[in-house]
Parts: sequence; structure tokens; C-alpha cells
Amino acid sequence: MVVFVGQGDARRSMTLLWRADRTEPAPARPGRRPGLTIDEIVDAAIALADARGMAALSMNAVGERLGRTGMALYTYVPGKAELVDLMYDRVLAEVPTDPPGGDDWRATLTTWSESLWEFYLRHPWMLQISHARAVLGPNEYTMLETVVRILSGSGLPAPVLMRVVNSLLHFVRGVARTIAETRQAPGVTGVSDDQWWYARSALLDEVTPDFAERFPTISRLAEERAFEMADESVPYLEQEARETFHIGLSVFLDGIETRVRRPPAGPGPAGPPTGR
Amino acid sequence: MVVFVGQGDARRSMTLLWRADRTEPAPARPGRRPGLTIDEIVDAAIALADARGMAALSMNAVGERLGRTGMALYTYVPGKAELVDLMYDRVLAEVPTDPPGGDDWRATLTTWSESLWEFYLRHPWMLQISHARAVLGPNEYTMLETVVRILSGSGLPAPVLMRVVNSLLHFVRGVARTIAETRQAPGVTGVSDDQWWYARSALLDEVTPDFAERFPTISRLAEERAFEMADESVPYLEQEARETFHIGLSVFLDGIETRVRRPPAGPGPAGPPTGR
DNA sequence: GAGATAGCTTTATGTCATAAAGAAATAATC
DNA sequence: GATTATTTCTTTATGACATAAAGCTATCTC
Repeated sequence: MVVFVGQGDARRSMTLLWRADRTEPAPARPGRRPGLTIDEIVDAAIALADARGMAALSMNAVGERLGRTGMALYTYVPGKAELVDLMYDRVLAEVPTDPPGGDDWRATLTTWSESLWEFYLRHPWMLQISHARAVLGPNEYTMLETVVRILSGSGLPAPVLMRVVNSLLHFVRGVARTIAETRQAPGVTGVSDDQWWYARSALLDEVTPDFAERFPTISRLAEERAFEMADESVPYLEQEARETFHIGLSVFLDGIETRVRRPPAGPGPAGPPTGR
Repeated sequence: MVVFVGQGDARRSMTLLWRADRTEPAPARPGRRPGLTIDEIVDAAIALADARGMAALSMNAVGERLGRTGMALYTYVPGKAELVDLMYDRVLAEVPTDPPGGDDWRATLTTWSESLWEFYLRHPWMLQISHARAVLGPNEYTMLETVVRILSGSGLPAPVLMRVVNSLLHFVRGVARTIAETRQAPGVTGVSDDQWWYARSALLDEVTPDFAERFPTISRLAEERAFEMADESVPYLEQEARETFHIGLSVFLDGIETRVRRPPAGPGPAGPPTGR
């Protein structure tokens, strides 16, 4: 029998994530009474991450928000990694579970994706968390349940459905990540991303006067897309990311519609096997 | 006139990235002769990241590979951030610039995307690098030029084209990231991701006996997709990601074809240079 | 009360980036 | 050929971080 290293820790994590004991009155035990709750700690950590980014999230900083030292948190949570898992799953509760749209899966999925997009912009630190190993918390599953339910109205075959959902999620997170990360940088360096961009672009000209010859297609494209800033108050890079999100989403949904109408030749999984 | 904080550093970075002086014979200057080259340092850093992941990339570790202390690197490179920028742009030279496929933009783009996918799997650390602010290096532009050139064969209008390209890149990176991150974890914890997954799933049952009622759609879906393990030698999570990549890619390309045939009412504004 | 136990703080360890200062090597200048 | 300026590289120091270990303190059970 294989022994799974760290399974004890895993059990502790899962119990924390799914803990239903939140309402129980805490059976009187010997020892000093706890002055904090896990919820308080997780909330403080989320508030900190929202306000100052993932880089500022240290055990000491979270403890300080609660009038404790950083070490005090270790009685509630095994370590920072587990705290981040809890933050991750907790904040996902904000993602709507029943977006409007009725029977129209496309309209519903569009609305839901936009909510998810806005959610990520509200909590940009979420995009910096490694997805190496799924957290498997209740709210993550709720979110998955929601999007799968919406898309199952389309009639996509089961093996394709989950993968299409994952593809969509990757796209949304990817685009959101560019905004999230540009938003964080100004606080660190003191330069807005537009300023930064202009400075760099100028340097680019300086350092590669032959840009137009080396990269003809890009250069032509840049010329064709005239400068038209819809809203001067929103930073350029952010507007660009918003446009990318909306166009990419509609392209992807077009692709799903095509799949629904014309299931592909191959059974289930499509595409040639990877080389390698 | 606005003064850009850190522009001096930016100039140094850009010069390093685009430096054409690589072949020049180094004009004899006073002082000790340099024992290293930037290329050597960047190569060593890439080798280290390939072998042991981004977490193991410290200045000391890179220095040690070159028989120096970590501090020795600071005479060649302003700091770790700039070194990572150089690694980032340098390794992108591996992405093919002229994939086969001829006039068929869809076939060509498929092949190219698969190469990119394999590239990311070869260098998983690339996916952990913040895209906050574009590196704007020569190989990054070359890669962009390649994919834009391929897709410009489709006839998509200019404002849409770049955003579709960015959407595609986000999708590829997102899916690759899940593999990349699961691959790194085993080295750290000593547990393969399949083992880990198995252990966690068991715990999930234990902790939420009512899973099927709480998440009916997911549960039904999981049943419908019988276990279809094509290749026992490849970890399950990795196979799943591969399938997601191929299905998501073909769905997205279907969407592009739809756009090409039936240009939509009127998507929005365009803007200056490229995003990343 | 008397333990026992649990929350919390203090202190310590090791890792990291990188600043500061010094040692050593090398070219230009006298 | 000695001196000086300049550059590479090492040593040492600083401060941030996660977290282990040990101790203090409050509060329970007996």
C-alpha cells in the first residue's frame, strides 16, 4: 500500500475548506479561549490582498491587521499555503450562481463570463495563485457546477463539455491577468502603466530603428488600427484588454455554436495527437 | 514634461535585450577582464529554471553554476528582474517562425499553436513570469510577428486580428500552465500529481458525503464520461490538459472561421502598438 | 487550588535580494 | 616599470520572509 506523504496535512486542509462546524458552539475545552476565528483571519487576508496585492500578503501583515503577531495565525492555519487556499475558495463565493439569460445558453454564458471577469478584476491576486493542484473547495465546485450547468443547455457531448469549460476559464483568466498585473505594478514602481508604456516605446524606437523592416506585419497592423481611445479616463492597456476580452469571448462562443450545430468528425476528442 | 521614474533602468534593460554589440570585439578598457558573458549567465539561468523550476532560480544558484558568487552577476545585470526578462526573451527564440501549412491559415496556425504548446511544456517556468509589463524584446516581437502574419491570411479586420491573437495566446498559456504547475509540484512534495489527486478525492468523499446532491451537473457529467485513459504511461491530469488544449484550440479556430465568413455588426475601437 | 491545555509572543534559523565595502586584476599614463 | 584609475569579484551586512522551538499566560477540568 502506498503511503501518501502529507496526507495528514491534506485532511487538515480539506476539513478547513469544507468545515461545517462553523455554526457549532465550540465544545468547552481546557486552555485559553481563542481570540480569533478562521473566518476573521481569511477575511483580513483577503482585504489585505485586495488592497495591497499578493506581494504584500505576509503572515506578519495579516497578523498585524488582527492585533496579533504573525505567529499567532499558526494556531488556526497550518501555514501560509493553506491560508491562501482558504482565501481562494472563500472569495469565489462572490461569483454569481444564477445569472440571468433563461434558456439561451449563449446569453447566459456571456453574462456569467462577464461577471467572472469583473470578479477577477476585483480580486486580481486570485490570478497569481498557482493552480498546480486544485484546491477542491466548496465554492470552486459551486462555480464549476454553475458554468457546466449553463453550458450543458447547449447540447455539447459530455467529453467535450468539460474541456470547453476549462478552455473558457483559461481564456478569461489569461486576459484578466494582464489587467491585474498592470494594475499592481504602479503601486510598486510609482509609474502608471501608460507612462511606462510610452517610455518603453520611445526606447524601442531608439534601440531598433529598423523595427518596421524587421516586423512588417506588426507595423502595418499598428498603422491600420488608427488611434481611437474610447474613454480617456481608462488607461489604454486596460481598454485594450477589455476589448480583447469581449472579442475573444464572442469568437469562442461562435466556436461552441459551430460545435453544437456540426459535431466534428472524430468521436468526442478532436484534433491530432500531439507529436512529442 | 513628465519625468519617467526608472527610465534610466529601462534604457539599460532595452539595451541588454536588443544589444547588437554581441559580436563586437570589446574595446580594450582598463580594469579586470570580464570572466563571463551575459549570454553565459542567461543560458545558465535558463538551464537552472528548466531543471529545477522558477522557485530554485536564485542569484546564488545561478552564480554557483558559473563558479562565481551570486553577487558577481550584478556587474552584468542590474538585478534579478532584468535577468528574468533576458531569460524570457532569449528562450522565445525557440518558437518556430515559419511553420508548415502553406496558404491554409488554419492548418498553419494549428501547427504553430502546437509548437508553442510544446515550447511551454519544455520551459514551464515561462508561465510563471508576470506579464505585468511587456518585456518588448526582439524574440517576443518575432513570435508576435509570426502569429500575426499567419492569421492575417484569414482576412480578419485589423482591429479584431490582434485581439484574437492575444486571446489565442492566453488560452494556450492557460492550459499549458496547468500542466506546468502540476509537473513542478512532485519535485517539491515528493508526491506525483495522480497520487495527490487520488488522495484528495478520497478525502473529498469523506468530507462531503452529499457531493452528488450539491453538485448534480458535475456528478452526472463525471459519470457520463467513462474513464477513457488513452495512455496509461502519461499522468491522467496531463492527458486531460492535452485534450483540453486540442479541443479548445479547434473550438477557437472554428470561431475565427465564423468571424471570417460573417463579420459581425461592429466591434469597437482600435489603438496603438501591440499588447503582449 | 492544581494540573493540563491551548493561545499567543519571543527568539532563533535559514533563505532570499541586494547594498556597501574591500580585494584583486588589468589597462593607460607617467 | 611604477603609479593610478577602473573594473571584476568576494565578503560582509541588512532587512524581509516563513516557520520551528521554547516559553509565558489565560482558562478549562478535576
